[in-house]
Amino acid sequence: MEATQDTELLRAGEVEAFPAAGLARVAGQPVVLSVREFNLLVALLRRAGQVVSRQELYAAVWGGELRRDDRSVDVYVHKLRVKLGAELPGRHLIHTHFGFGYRV
Amino acid sequence: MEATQDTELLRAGEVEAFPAAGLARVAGQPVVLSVREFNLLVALLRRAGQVVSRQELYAAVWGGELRRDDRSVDVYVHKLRVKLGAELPGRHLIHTHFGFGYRV
DNA sequence: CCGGTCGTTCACGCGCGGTTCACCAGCCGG
DNA sequence: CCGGCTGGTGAACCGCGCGTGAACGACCGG
Repeated sequence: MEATQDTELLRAGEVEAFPAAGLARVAGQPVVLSVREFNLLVALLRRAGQVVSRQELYAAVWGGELRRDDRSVDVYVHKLRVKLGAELPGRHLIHTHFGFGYRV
Repeated sequence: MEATQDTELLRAGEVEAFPAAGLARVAGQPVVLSVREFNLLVALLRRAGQVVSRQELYAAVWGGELRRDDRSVDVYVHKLRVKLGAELPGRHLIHTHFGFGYRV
């Protein structure tokens, strides 16, 4: 059976993700992401256009409370920027809101 | 997906398969595959561009549930890569999505 | 019987991903 | 201008997912 109904598509500009399929594409090209990277991208895309705090991102991807000195979110935002940016050089795909969080 | 006619042609890039005829070709050249190998290729091609989990591949080719320590899918993906790659050296025909599955 | 193919499983180890640390750059208030 | 805080980035470390070769038995045609 071909699943056409539950294939939710998240999109922000040239970035899109299919949560059910575990697949992300940038400018139409499939991008290979790890589990953490993919879930983080989904969490950001689910709130496209809004600023999402590190606490919220951590809760959505890792689960639980973000420890005060935990840099996991920053590290994975960086990894995402590298992988997504490879397809669209020179474009800011994930924006930093100093003191608040990130936004796609 | 409903019933497929027996003239069905599956294609992804330079890889194509005729499920009814049990025939596969890479870059126009016929490739000799065993039954398991062929069915696995068909299962992958039926969802070309998507990430297919090991569980789904196992259910489609072997039938039933994939045991937690069963490496059958991995082994046959490797065999497929060897046979298909012989015609197109240096090309990645089957992509690994770490922690998710495979994609053609 | 015997040799070859196919499917399954095992064993080894490489490389990837996840976590954390360390250092630097940039922003901000005093 | 300066010092503290926030974020960027590279890298070390380690566990495990995965790639890979091979052994083994079942099956089959000769």
